Amino acid sequence: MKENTSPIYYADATPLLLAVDCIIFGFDRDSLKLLLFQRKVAPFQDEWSLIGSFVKQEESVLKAAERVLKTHTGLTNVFMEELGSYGEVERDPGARVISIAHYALMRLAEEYKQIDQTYKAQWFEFDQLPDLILDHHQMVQDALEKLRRKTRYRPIGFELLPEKFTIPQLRMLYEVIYQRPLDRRNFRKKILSMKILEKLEEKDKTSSRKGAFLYRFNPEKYQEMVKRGVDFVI
Amino acid sequence: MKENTSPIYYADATPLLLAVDCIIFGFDRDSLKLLLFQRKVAPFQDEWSLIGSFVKQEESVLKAAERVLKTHTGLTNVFMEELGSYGEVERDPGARVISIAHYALMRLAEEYKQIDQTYKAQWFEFDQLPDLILDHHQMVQDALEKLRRKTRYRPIGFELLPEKFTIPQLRMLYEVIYQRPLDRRNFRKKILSMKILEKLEEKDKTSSRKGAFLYRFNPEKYQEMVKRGVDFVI
DNA sequence: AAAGATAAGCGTTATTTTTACACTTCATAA
DNA sequence: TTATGAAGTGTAAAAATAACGCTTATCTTT
Repeated sequence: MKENTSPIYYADATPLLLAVDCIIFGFDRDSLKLLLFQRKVAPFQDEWSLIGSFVKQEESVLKAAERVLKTHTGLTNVFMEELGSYGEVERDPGARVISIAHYALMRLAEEYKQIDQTYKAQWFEFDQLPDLILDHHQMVQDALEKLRRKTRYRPIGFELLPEKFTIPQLRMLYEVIYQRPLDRRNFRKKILSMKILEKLEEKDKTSSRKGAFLYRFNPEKYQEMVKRGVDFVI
Repeated sequence: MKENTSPIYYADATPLLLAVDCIIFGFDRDSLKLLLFQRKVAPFQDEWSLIGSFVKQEESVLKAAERVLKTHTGLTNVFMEELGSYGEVERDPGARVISIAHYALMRLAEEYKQIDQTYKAQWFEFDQLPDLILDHHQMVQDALEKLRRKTRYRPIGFELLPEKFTIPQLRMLYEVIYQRPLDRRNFRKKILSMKILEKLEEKDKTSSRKGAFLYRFNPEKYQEMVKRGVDFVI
């Protein structure tokens, strides 16, 4: 309707196909995982792939990515952020498609089975990834690099853990992401010194007789820290 | 031709207009500047705007951004990196256009006049920016934030300086970007301790009687530092 | 020709942050 | 009742950062 009443601008420009793809990270006790899908359409039907979709005329790019995530995992309110665009001319032999990749961080344990059963999807360990179509392997590598950088300077690691977690669990997460051991005692001191975690009364006893106290990330406290001019760094 | 012999995939997807926009930073002695253009086409003709263009069928997104930069500044080999996509449905009343913003860092002094005269372009101080069309002001703010973060952890500040520069000039650049004073002596020590600069015999005497030695950033030395596992941080 | 001015450059000390590592505690299993 | 093993606490050394005084080189002024 709008198109009929308004003058037509940009008439000389060529429209292109624009897609979004999602790199979905999960963390399960002691390993980082990636959610992959068996592609339903040609070309490359049935091969392993990131999940994606074309951006529709009447939805924003971000909304498109959120739609993809919701459709294939059933989840909303998942941390997601733009990774970047993949715009080489020949990247998709099916057609000229530009893809804007997004990466998402999921609390895995809770939703693990649900996703697995409903869709042709599977969680993969990072050292056992199958071949991926197009430039999806590059996207995954770039996302991993971004995750490593970003978790260091921003409090997004919590998005990969359940709401309540222990300090050792949090440390394990960072060890897996950074691929190197972190001193138990120094890690605890550092994270607690930021005063961005709430200590709960409950303990998690799944990994020791003694049990470890559960904590919760408190975004308000994080904001206060930022106001104080203190940087989040791990 | 390809389209004729291959099966047609993705037939149900709607093509969209995809553009690139460039946020062009420059640094001139003691101030950070932004290159803006008077828009040539409707809507918003003659208003101040970032420079951009539609991505063509047969060029990559990056190539499109480089083309824009070359066309309007005459320069190639300029540092440029993707900022992110701007994909709200109503962001451009002219049509549904998704823009992938890129930011570029230019050695200003050398090219200052040339650009100014050839195109309807003008360098603006950051505290004196005119109103900008569409979401371009947001793009500029986002680019500024990215520049602040990125210059801290990556050696890209040099892209804004002439090839040969003095330590005080480099410090001034960082002071302008961070908007806070840095201790002369500690700054010098820190940057020299990285051993990524080459000291030259020449002096620059434009800002003191004594004159300051000129240095040159050495990418090879920077790579060595990275290999040694040392982080670049200022 | 000497004195004054000023940014460039060098050095020292105090403070804070990071690293390394020893010891104690808690709750269960044997 | 005791042995076990991760959770949690403490402390000292080392490294990085911040604060700041002093000297040097060269031009301008007298």
